[in-house]
Parts: sequence; C-alpha cells; structure tokens
Amino acid sequence: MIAPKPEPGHLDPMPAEPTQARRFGKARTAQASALLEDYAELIADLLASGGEARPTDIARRLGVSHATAIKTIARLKREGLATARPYRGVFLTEAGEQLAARVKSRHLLVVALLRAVGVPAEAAEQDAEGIEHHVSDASLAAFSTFLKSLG
Amino acid sequence: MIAPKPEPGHLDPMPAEPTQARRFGKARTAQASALLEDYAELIADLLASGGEARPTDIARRLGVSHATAIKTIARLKREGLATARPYRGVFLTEAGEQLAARVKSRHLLVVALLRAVGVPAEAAEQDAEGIEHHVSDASLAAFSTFLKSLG
DNA sequence: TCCAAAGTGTAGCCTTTGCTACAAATCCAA
DNA sequence: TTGGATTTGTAGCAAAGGCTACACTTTGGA
Repeated sequence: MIAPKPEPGHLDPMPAEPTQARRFGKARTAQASALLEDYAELIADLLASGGEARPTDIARRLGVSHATAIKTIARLKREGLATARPYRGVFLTEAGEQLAARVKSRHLLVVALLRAVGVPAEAAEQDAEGIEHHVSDASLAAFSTFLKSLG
Repeated sequence: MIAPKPEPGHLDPMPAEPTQARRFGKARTAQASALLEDYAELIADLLASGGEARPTDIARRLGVSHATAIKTIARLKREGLATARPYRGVFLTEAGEQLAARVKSRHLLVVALLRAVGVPAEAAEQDAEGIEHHVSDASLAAFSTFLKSLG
C-alpha cells in the first residue's frame, strides 16, 4: 500500500501528489490573470469617476513607470479587453467591462468578509488587493452567505 | 478642492493615488516571495514525512518540470534558505526552517478561517494556496481571534 | 502664436519563472 | 558487475513585468 488513508480526524498531512500539483497549477494560473484584472478594474474606475483613463494616471495609481503601464495596456488590447488610440486614452471593450465589473464586486465582497471577521480597515483593503485574485466562485458564494447570516 | 472627502457612510469610491500605489506595490512584493515560501513549506513537509526532499519529487508536487525546480532550488540557496549538494537532495537552513514554519501555520489558519465562514473543504484548500501569500499579520491576528470566538 | 511642460510612445535592458533538449551521474536488478 | 532506467544537472529559449533613456505629440499659458 502506497498511500494509506489518514486516520479519522487526522488533518490531511500532505495531499496526494496530483492533487497538490493541480492546486499549485491553478494558483499560478490565477496569478497570471491578476495584473490584467487590476488594470481593467482601475480603468473602469477612472472612466467612471474622471471621464478618462490616461496611461500616466494608470501608472501613478499602480505605482509603476508609465512605460510599464503602456506595455500592459498593449497586452490588454492584444487580449481584447481594451481599446486605445495613440494619445487618446484607454477604453474597455465589452469583455473588459464585464471583467472589471466582476473584479470590482469580488473585491468589495472580499473586503467586507475581512472586515466582518475583524480585520482593521486599512489591512483589509491592503490584503484584499492580493487575496481577491485567488478567491473562487465557491468561496465568494460562501462569503456572501456568511455576510447575510450576520444580518 | 481636488479630492473632496466622501460623505459619511459613503464607501471609499477610489483611494487617493499614493495610497493606491502603495497597496499595489505591497501586493507585488508579497507575490515575489510567494514562490520561495511554497518551496520552503513543501521541502519541510517532504523532509518531515519522507525523510528526503529530492528535486524530482518537489517538481512533481508543484506541477513544474524538474529543471524549473532545480533552478528555484538554486535561488533558495542563493537566498540562504536551503542547502543542497549535487545528487544529494535538498535541506533547509535555520532561516529556511523558520520560514517554512511560519508559512505552514499561516496556511493552516487561512484554511481554518475559510472553512469557518462556510467554504467547502477542497475550495478552501485550493484558494488558500494563493490567498496565504497575501495575508498580513494584522489579518492573521484577526482570523485567530475570530476562530477562538467560535469556541 | 508659440514654446515649454506634460504626456505618450519606443527601444533596450534586466529578472523571474516557466519550458524542452541534451548530457552526466546514480541506482537497481538481472 | 554491469547496463538500462531514473534522476540530476546544464544550456538555451520565451513571455511577463519591471526599469531607464530618449524621442515625439499635445496642450496650455504668456
């Protein structure tokens, strides 16, 4: 017998190899889309509040150089999430809008959950920025139910 | 006035630029150490359960090629977290052990929190794999208090 | 109007983290 | 003991995501 079942009540000491590999793989995949999600959400917010999303604004908000922002905006275009003309600002495609909306509601839900279990406001905002990209639909549903149960 | 205060009870619509930049920057920093954390924890688990941590085992567990694992092990060595001789397996330094211990307890706490708010077991394990790298000490403390409050 | 400041874009570089392909070492079983 | 299978290590490639430096538009105020 190669992989004996853990005794009842015993906390999964080390997952089976394929299970573990799948989990790490999914986490890597989630991370890969994190940056585009952040850009989409930020662009949507800028368009909603200021009326326009310029590369330099995006760069300053994200804390990167404008060159980096422009390169990532090019990637957003390649992936069909945004449109942009030289010197004319950035806009989201339909797909980009949808992504931004999903990301934003997920972000709000994560922050609300963190606050609900007692995390201080600023830490909740900070941690949510990284956490949100790794929260599955199953977890989101659970968060939502949990928050409703608090009244 | 450029940045009017939100009315009382109004949910932070968009953080100030420097605040937002700092948050994103921290999230990027956290991500940068995520891989080393995963390796350290996995190596500790392998050493504890099987007695040795070989590059091929590590690679299979993480779902990457053995070449990738070897390259990352070299980085662990560069950063003083592990020791390894050619063809002789990988071991953790004192610093590596400490990192692994911290990472493991954080992982367990994140899974416990997710389970406590109703996330199904497998989703909790999966999401924790990505989430754990973005949970601050402040959040960990809150999680711990919250879990204790449940009895 | 026009020119300087601000914004935008391009080029080239670096590191990280993957990969495949190939070469060298080790190990085990006949 | 030896030779094939496994493991380990190396080399070289690619994409993502940073950066600085430099050049070109655009825009707004004197």
